[in-house]
Amino acid sequence: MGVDGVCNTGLALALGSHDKPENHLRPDHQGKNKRKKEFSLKYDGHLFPSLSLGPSDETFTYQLATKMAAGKACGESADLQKQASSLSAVSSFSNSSSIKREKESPGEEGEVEKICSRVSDEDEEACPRKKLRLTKEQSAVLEDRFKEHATLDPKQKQDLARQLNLRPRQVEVWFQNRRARTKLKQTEVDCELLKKCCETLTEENKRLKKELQELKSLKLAAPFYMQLPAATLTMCPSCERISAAGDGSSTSPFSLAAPKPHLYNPFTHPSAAC
DNA sequence: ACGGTCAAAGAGTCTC
DNA sequence: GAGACTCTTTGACCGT
Repeated sequence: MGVDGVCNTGLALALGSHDKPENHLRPDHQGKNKRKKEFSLKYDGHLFPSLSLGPSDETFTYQLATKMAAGKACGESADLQKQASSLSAVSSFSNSSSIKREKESPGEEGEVEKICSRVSDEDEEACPRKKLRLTKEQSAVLEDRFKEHATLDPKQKQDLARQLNLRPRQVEVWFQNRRARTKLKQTEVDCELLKKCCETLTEENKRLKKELQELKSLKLAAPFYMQLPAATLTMCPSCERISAAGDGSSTSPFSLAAPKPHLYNPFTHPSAAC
């Protein structure tokens, strides 16, 4: 019966056992230091050797990626791609994250525009909430890193940001969102497994009820056994034979049972128990 | 037009 | 209190 497989899985879920790389996600309540240590152990600092594209200054070399993404929409991605290796193309994009959104004052697009121009004099595409699409290459590198570890320490964040021409904040956000997606996916998987487990248990319950019914009718139909105390008879739900403990020689479906209850656990005792 | 996806913002929480 | 995290929401973009 499929009970065991599913329910073993259920047990694994309950224990939170994960083998997949993305499940280097930290368990709740795990210490921050511990986390960082675990991560730094794996990181060798040389995964992305020679892409020094800019000053390590976190104050922000605005990313070509944004420009490229924006340019893509405007049909100018090719040129921007070429600029990707040149810092001269990197314009400032300071503190977009520190700019409060203007949702409190609906209908004030003018205000937003003001902020946009304040933020990026050189680049009107760099509006705070302008949608950015990461390039395939950027996503691939980020994915690779995420497979190694689901969290980044500040240095790794910096390095990765520099390598990808993104702001560290963007790298950070990408990892946050990626963790959320992973968690969501895992929740869906867990949900499916629980559903299956529930279905299996429902089936098992039905089957046991049916067996009980059959036992009752058997009791009525067989006067000989009626003379025995009810507790001495038991039926194995798997082979559907009435059996007695310690009477292994009997080939008859019916035999005397030990006075103790026949405990049957579908989870710990597979159907092959008989 | 609408729904899905995803980068990003903001609030709240946790750990040190 | 700082910093990193999760959770929730927002808004741009894209495919249908």
